[in-house]
Amino acid sequence: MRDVKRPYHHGDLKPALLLAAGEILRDEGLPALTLRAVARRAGVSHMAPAPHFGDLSGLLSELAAVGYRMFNDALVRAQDYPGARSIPNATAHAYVGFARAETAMFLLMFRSERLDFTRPALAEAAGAASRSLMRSAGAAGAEPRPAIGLAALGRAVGQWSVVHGFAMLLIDGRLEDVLASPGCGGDVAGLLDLALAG
Amino acid sequence: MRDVKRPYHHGDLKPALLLAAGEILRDEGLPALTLRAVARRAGVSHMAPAPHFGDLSGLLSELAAVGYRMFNDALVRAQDYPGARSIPNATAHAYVGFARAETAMFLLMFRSERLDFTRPALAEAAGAASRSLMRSAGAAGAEPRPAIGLAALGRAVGQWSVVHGFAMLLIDGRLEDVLASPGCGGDVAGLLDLALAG
DNA sequence: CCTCATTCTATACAGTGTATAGATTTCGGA
DNA sequence: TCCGAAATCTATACACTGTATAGAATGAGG
Repeated sequence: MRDVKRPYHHGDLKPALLLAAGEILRDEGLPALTLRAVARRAGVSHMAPAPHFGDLSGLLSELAAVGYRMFNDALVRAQDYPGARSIPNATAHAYVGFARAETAMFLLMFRSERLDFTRPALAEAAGAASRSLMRSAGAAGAEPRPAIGLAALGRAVGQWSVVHGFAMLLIDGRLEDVLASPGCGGDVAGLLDLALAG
Repeated sequence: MRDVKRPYHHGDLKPALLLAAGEILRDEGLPALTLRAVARRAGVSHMAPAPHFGDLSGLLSELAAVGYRMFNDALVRAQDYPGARSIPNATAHAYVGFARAETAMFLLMFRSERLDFTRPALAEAAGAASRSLMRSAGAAGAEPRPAIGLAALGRAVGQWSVVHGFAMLLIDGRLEDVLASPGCGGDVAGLLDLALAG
């Protein structure tokens, strides 16, 4: 922990930058997540991230990979929870819960125009989350094996679609009128159950 | 059609700017839709849009309002089409069809961070589309009247969620693995039917 | 005809991503 | 141990963005 005079080389800059980026994302939102802001927060020059991440897409993609790992953890934790009513229902609530708790990260993961899914870290993390989702809907293999059955595949895509759409509409405030209606009383989880049942 | 020397005052600049913005959006995508690019395309100085739209949010919001009107037209046209199997199914296909045909506009309408839904034009156009969707799911009133019935409301939200999520996942290329699987054969409409049935 | 609000231009400024050159440090091989 | 090469970080520069401001040109009303 040298403090008095920081050395020319940071020594641990890559994780430090990811940490700073995560803080900015959480505190100030996705639009504030700029390369220069991250470098500023980490206390380095604004071109210091380049050797580690390349360009902005690189930094955002690696941060999104971190998010996908957290996301996947939340999904499998919900699926393994013994008291869950049903696997798909528990997964759905975990999905929407993550979107509500980590909104900015969720937006980075699913709405950022500048993610590079060819990056191995991001491709693998996003693939793992996708597989967890498919598994929750009963499409056991997750990988598009030759013989999954079209019905199971449709069920999986339908499950993913309804949960993803619900999360997006919720984040964008487009369900506020519905949530404010009497009989609903702002109960997001209840509305999600209704939507899943419908 | 004066051509030789354009007058100092354009005379019809506001619709001309909206037209130019729509062309840029369609040809170059949402990230290219900047205030300066629109002004350039319309052949005016980059501050000329200010008196008509205020700032960037104003221009984007009014263009999004145009998009929501087109979107609503497509929805009601699908609902009124006599040969439709079922109203919700027809609406769903129109929804996804619009997202595929007008992808950039769809992203502006549902994914832009800089829309101002307090603008009357945008609020009204988006509200009309929302009402059409609710109507298609059988929640007749559309407005959150006191007594719609929670089941119908859940059905409407579920329908909207699944279709919106499907469109978003499709646009983001996250269904490509599934679409490439044998038995699916890249048939988007078929996959949507499967997802709706699931 | 005069005044005044509106429309449009010109300029300026802070912010962004990124390319490039150069300084500093680390590291591997002789 | 020492030296050259590679990696890391800084400094500078450039094009681009949105937006604030001042001023010129035009149109409308009295």
